[in-house]
Amino acid sequence: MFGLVDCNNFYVSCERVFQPRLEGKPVVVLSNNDGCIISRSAEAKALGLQMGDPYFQVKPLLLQHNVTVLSSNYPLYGDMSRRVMWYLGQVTPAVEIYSIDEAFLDLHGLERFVVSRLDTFARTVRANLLARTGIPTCVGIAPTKTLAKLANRLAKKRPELGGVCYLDTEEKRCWALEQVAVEDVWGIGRQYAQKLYSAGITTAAELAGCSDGFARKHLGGVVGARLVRELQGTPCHGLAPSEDGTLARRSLCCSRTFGKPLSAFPDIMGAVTAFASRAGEKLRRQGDAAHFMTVFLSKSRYGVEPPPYSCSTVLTLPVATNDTLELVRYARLALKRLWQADNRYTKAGVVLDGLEPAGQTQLTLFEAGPVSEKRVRLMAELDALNRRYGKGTVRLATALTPPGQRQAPWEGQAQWRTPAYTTRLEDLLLVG
DNA sequence: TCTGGGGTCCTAGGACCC
DNA sequence: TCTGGGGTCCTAGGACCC
Repeated sequence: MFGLVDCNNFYVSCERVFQPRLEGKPVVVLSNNDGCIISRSAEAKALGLQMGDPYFQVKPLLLQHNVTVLSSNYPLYGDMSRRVMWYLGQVTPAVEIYSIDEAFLDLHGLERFVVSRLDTFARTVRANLLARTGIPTCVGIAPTKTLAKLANRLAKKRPELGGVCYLDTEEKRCWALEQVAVEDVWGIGRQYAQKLYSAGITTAAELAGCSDGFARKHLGGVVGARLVRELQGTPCHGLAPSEDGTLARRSLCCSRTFGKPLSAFPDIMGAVTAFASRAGEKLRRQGDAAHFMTVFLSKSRYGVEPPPYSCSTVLTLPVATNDTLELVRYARLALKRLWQADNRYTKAGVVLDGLEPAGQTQLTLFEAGPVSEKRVRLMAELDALNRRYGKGTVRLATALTPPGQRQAPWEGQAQWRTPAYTTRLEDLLLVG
């Protein structure tokens, strides 16, 4: 059996832990740059606000209903997430951190050890998570990951289930499949849903009845075939346990939409420098080095200009590295290739892939090390300082805020940012 | 005026090899 | 007119996820 624990309206829930007066009220959290809605309280959902709604479009509705609007506060969410995942790691043998607010649990064989049934166990886990972290959750339990996702969805939608849905029999599996629309199945997005509707398939139950051939032909080959088998109750995906409670990634990306469109080369250079540095930090934190780097620039998709909206260039690094100075050097090289005058760029990013454990590269005889021992120590010092005194305390001069300005030209707005209650000493909540 | 920032996996097709 | 049959590696792009 697999369990799926999903935090309810995670970002809003994190904010409510530190502002209990928001409990029971409509609240939304906005994406970077205060662009779109990315988390909604139940009350906000009831007003018809959708995930991804642009703020400027729904502003009148938000004002009309006195909705609390917050900018996103990732240091807070990341820290709350770690607390949730840590607890799950304590009570189950294996946890796969699937996203910032979701985890799969391996419950195989657990029935023999927990005194009670798995759903009773799940209720205890929910209650303890709420007591320890303040975060409400729902749990789905089923023989496959896809069915656990589906069960979780029902646990969220049906209050009478008390936040836990356990599909332990054939009857329950069939019942659950009947309840869910095909577009709400994990792995069915907009394109596939449209195809399925035109083929007359509208529920998860009907999808589970599809032939292997149909799934292969219309739902992305082997991916679709596995999806259907999982709905039928045959596991096709195992658990990828997150050993040290962190997510080891195969690629990583640091990108941002600018606060306003930018054309000047130095402005964009400042952004790309900052992103490459940040990508280096992420890379070193997971102990990896990168073989390939992609740098991209994007223009607005919403204006009058025709596509392409984005251009990118890939560099193969001669030797895998995680050294910020090296990464920045290559990123600038790539940017020089890409940048063209008279464009209004709205976004840029640095992607690293071909990741391998750092220090694994064997240097051949006579080949000078690309990064000396000294540089490795320098990076370690840099990371230590930034950990201790706050992100961005020590950085490259090109990524600095221009003198006399509050922020770099590429940085955006975060008008309603709450304090980093749990990760900045100055922001600690004072009680009394 | 204002529209997020991350990720994953898979397939198709081209270049090249024997 | 007819025009091997495999492989491998790489990249671009599509589809999906939260």
